[in-house]
Amino acid sequence: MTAIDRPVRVRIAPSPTGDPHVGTAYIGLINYCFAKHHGGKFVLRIEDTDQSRCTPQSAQAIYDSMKWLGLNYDEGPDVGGDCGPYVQSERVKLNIYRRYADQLLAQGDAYHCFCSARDLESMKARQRANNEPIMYDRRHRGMDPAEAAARVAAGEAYVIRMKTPLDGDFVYKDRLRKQPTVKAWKDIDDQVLLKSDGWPTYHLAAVVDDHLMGISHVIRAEEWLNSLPKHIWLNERLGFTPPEYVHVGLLRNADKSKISKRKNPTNLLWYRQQGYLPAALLNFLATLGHSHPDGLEKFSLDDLVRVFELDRINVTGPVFDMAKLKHLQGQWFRELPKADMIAEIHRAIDARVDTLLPLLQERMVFGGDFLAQAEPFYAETVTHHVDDLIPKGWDKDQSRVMLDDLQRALKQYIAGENAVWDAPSLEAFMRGLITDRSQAPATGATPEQEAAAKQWQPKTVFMLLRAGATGRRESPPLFDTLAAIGSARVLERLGSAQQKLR
RNA sequence: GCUCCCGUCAUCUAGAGGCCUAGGAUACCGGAUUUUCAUUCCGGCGACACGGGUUCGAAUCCCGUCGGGAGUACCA
Repeated sequence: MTAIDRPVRVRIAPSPTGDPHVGTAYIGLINYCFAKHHGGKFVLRIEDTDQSRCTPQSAQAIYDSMKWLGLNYDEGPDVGGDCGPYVQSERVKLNIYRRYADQLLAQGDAYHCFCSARDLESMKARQRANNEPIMYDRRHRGMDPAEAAARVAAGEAYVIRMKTPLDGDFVYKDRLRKQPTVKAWKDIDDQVLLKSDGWPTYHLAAVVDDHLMGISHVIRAEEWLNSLPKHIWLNERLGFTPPEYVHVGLLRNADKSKISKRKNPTNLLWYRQQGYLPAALLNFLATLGHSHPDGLEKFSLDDLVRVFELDRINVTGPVFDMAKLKHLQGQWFRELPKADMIAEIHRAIDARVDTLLPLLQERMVFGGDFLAQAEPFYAETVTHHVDDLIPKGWDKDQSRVMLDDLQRALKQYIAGENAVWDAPSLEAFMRGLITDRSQAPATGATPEQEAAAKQWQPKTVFMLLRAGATGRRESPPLFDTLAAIGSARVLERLGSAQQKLR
């Protein structure tokens, strides 16, 4: 069932949609280590068979981030190799997949399906209503091939589906799992192999390419486990020796759901831009799935390669814990050779200069002023001085009440439909708020209400906002400043300013 | 709904029937060092999901329950 004596060749096959993903790095790391440990090859293949979602820029970002991490692939789109092209859209043009679809058709292992999107939609709706499994009902499976050919010839739109067995069980032992995976064939969908645009789906393309590229082991995320029967079956019907398939756990959010950008930074470019060191990120990712046999927590990529064992990989999806990443990052950073550390510092400053210099330059006298003046814009926290937070003639309580009110108002603003956190919008909002708050009720206002309304003077409110958001009395124009600091941080700082007045 | 996978401290994990009174790391809490902070060092808190088996003996094997996750696309 598995190919044991083949040279080790593994791959990662990301889809170039959106930003390069930390999950790709995770799976890439495991594949890289496995390949290198066994003296094999690590291949990068781009799976861009979804013409509507894939972009060349995204593919480029994948190459860049893999290289940044040092997960250097031996073969790939931009480095070449004997099994190219390594981009599936280019292989589509070579008619590679069509050929195999035709073979399956000729063998009676695939068939034409003429269902429209609407047909499938109503079918699903019915199944849902009846609490039935949601899958293609195989309505065209029994169609006479001659009739199908005629409809195709007449120009009717079609897809090609796989004709999987209807009875018996599929059994496969994943080396990382205790029990073999058993699935009844009747529960397995007649998956589309060739779409109506003539392009292959993942299932066909991946199986064909893994074979053509001599892939010995497919180490991939758990989300693929459900389609494993289809992939093994395709290999067999196509006459291939299947690679060994191994499924590893999915990276998780703190709530255990599959990692997502709403709940975690998933963009590799972000880590790079934040100053995370490849060694630290890789080290962290490694501890998530593969423990070091000597109990080490900090180790390099080369060390990992040396001790890597596929059977040590964990199948339970690990929670992505930023705190631990940060700890490792600190360890690696502090050990940097001086020159490298300086380079990192320069990089961090340069990144600020571009965005902040326009704001600060008017107030600068020396180059060094930049450092001090830029500080409130990126500091984790600022220290407030009580005096700065109490306008002349006010008392602590009055200040605190207003800070509270300002936070509330801003929170509400952010939650608004079309809220934009930029200088003009903020200014408009704040001026509106002041106008509004400075009106005491027209009739029957209590003296307290009148006094409170009187406090809403632009000059005073703006100063309080400035001091609250920056911890200082001087800053670039207030609304530019607030915009540059960002909503979350502004709110957080106003909160701590308020605390200071207790 | 249906199918499949998984289940050791809050989190990442060690653990392959007796070395387990369950070890390490992060986080958290304390202490020492440091003018402060950070680093470093020391200490503390803290888990085998539950119930049945199998066995002289179970975190480790089996079954059930519960819990979590994934898949269910002409996306990958």
